[in-house]
Amino acid sequence: MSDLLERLRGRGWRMTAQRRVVAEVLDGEHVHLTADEVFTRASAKLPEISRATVYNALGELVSLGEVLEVATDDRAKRYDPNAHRPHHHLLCSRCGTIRDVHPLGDPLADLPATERFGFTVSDVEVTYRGLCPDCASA
Amino acid sequence: MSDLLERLRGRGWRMTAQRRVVAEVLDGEHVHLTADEVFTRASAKLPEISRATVYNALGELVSLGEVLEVATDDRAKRYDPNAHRPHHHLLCSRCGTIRDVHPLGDPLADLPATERFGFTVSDVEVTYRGLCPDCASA
DNA sequence: GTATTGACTTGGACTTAGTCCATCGTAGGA
DNA sequence: TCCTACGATGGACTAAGTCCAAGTCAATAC
Repeated sequence: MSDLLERLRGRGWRMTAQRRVVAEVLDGEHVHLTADEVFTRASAKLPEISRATVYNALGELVSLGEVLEVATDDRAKRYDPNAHRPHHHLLCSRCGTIRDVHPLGDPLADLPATERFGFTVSDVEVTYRGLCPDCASA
Repeated sequence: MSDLLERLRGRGWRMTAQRRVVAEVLDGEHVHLTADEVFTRASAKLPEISRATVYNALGELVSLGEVLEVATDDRAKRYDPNAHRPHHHLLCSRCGTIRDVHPLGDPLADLPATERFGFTVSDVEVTYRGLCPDCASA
């Protein structure tokens, strides 16, 4: 049994069969799925599940901070289940593959007060872009 | 007359009335417009312009490297005309405002070879997230 | 164990952002 | 000025996501 399901139950998230399969799909994968891919995998485990329910569940997991929403250049957002460990992303500009990476240093510290324009800055998102080994050799 | 139009002409970009207004709209603005906003502003100058033409022109400006495409959490991509000076973005998570910022240091240097997984890394995109002064005080 | 109830799910219609394509128009070279 | 290949048009189409009214069910109370 996964940490994620435990945590969600502990936080009072009403557990249903649908929510369970969505959480399981994300928990089992270390890649970054689109909503549609989550739906496909969830359907395999629970054929009656509806697309709207998957979107609802993903939205809630994001609000709860258990899953991160990643906007790429593709049209579809991707969902990153690794929200509990801060990390950044390495994105292949050809095939769209995403990998988690852990750079040195804290980019938040690199933004001096004079460059904050009065914003209350709470978070940074860093995306490295390039070609993955497969696409670079092709 | 703008630098941008000169540069485009110099690069052999066939100039039409439509392409001119799209370039002018981007050149005149220091904010980051969506394709739809570009279309609205372009229509004000040239009412017959078509949506498809705006998308075509934006796509070409991006391929030419004259304009940057920025994926935010909103559904619509935004277009950043400030492509010639490297910079990052400061995004208000409530109202969606984007500002250009210039942090210290080079985030590319912060990604050690062991964290590159064989990728040929060519670019980094950094987005700071927080609340702008207006939204923070509201 | 059963009843209750408000939260969750459903699926289909709808919206938004963007793409495609056949046809027409025109910028720029000869 | 004429040609022609490249660009523009607009309407149909697709992809991704949202909304909603009606039905279902998990968790609490009894």
